[in-house]
Amino acid sequence: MPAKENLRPGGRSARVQASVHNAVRSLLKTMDRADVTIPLIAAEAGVTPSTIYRRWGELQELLADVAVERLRPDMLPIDTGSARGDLEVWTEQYCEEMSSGIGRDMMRDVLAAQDNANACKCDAFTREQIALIADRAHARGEAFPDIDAVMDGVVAPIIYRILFGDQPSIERVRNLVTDVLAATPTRQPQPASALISG
Amino acid sequence: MPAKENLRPGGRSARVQASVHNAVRSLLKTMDRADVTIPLIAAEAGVTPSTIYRRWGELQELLADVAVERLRPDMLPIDTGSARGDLEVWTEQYCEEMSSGIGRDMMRDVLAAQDNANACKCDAFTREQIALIADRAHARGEAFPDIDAVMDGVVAPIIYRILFGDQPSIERVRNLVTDVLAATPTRQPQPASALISG
DNA sequence: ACGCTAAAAGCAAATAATTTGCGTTAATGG
DNA sequence: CCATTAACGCAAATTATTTGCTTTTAGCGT
Repeated sequence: MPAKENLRPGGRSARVQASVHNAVRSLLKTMDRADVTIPLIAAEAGVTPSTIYRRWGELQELLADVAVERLRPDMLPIDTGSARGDLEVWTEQYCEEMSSGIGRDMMRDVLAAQDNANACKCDAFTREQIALIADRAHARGEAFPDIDAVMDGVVAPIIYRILFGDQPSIERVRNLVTDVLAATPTRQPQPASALISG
Repeated sequence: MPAKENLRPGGRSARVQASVHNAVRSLLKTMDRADVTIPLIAAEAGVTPSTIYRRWGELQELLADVAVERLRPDMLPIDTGSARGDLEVWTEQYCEEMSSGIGRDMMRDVLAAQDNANACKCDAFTREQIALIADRAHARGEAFPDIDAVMDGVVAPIIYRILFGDQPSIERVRNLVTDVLAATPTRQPQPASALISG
């Protein structure tokens, strides 16, 4: 039932895995995901279906496996010169990617799988990107919230809305960033006076 | 492909639906969800498999349909006498339910379905419960955050962690509640005059 | 480099799930 | 109460999945 990188990452196995992944990506471009079946993928990949069944168990696991690769960030967060700018730009891009049809589908695939290792990987990817922004901020001497604070304050609300309702507006996303940054510099309870003038 | 309450809610249809739902719940108690199949459910429910295929399309949709019913709140939020107490108690209970094995499975089922109507329903359930707490708070003259603020600040972080990593600790959950309540007074929703003129 | 061992792939037969056409039952509306 | 037709049941046809066995080949020791 497990997914992939367990044993024998050598030549043929790797080739088969790559071929199957490519087949999935290729098929998902052309057709509705409801019509993608394992025999179809096997034919496209030039392998026998039982290979896929034995390696991934179910279509869901294979889709999750492919999806997590596509969700892996392929570039560094853009450096805008300030922590606020970096986080704003990154957040907007992240939100756009995740709320697009493709992003939603991939997230569904990752969450639908029995094995939640892939979901954990996605979380790790996001944390890494934020950590990079945080490192840059600290190198500049700027304050920056804990990764967890950004996850709770920015990432979680965005993902929740995408999964359970509709797409978060760009305004709301900006507010999330503003709020989490506002809570940063003094990491202590805010005095009432500051709250009232807010 | 849609799920259920579309047409003909009359006698037999309702009976079949109830029977199938019961069969699913019953089977999920005894066996691993990976082993639950539509023919099995059909046998347990005393209906023919094609009925299930035509009505729900895939196992995933049926499971989502059953799951959303089980996620429907079955009681009012406990009244502790204060807004903070109400929200704390409700949040802890919610978190416990959702991070339990059953809660996770049901959430997965709801999110895995193609049709996201069920996911929206879950969101609506949660909002209703929070709205009840908010109403009580306002009736007592207490301030209470916007529903959206609670969703973003409390519910979303809990759900995100459950879905993408491990279970949030009770301490973190308490902090989430504390933070969202601390941020409240700025957005005081209703002056007393508004209530009177209603 | 060469051979050994076993993991991973292929093949094909057996089993199980899904789809589909058609006749039957029974809700709904007049 | 009758007409209409959505929803169900049944069974045959199709398609997907599992499984036993054989073949290929990666990983490892010599």
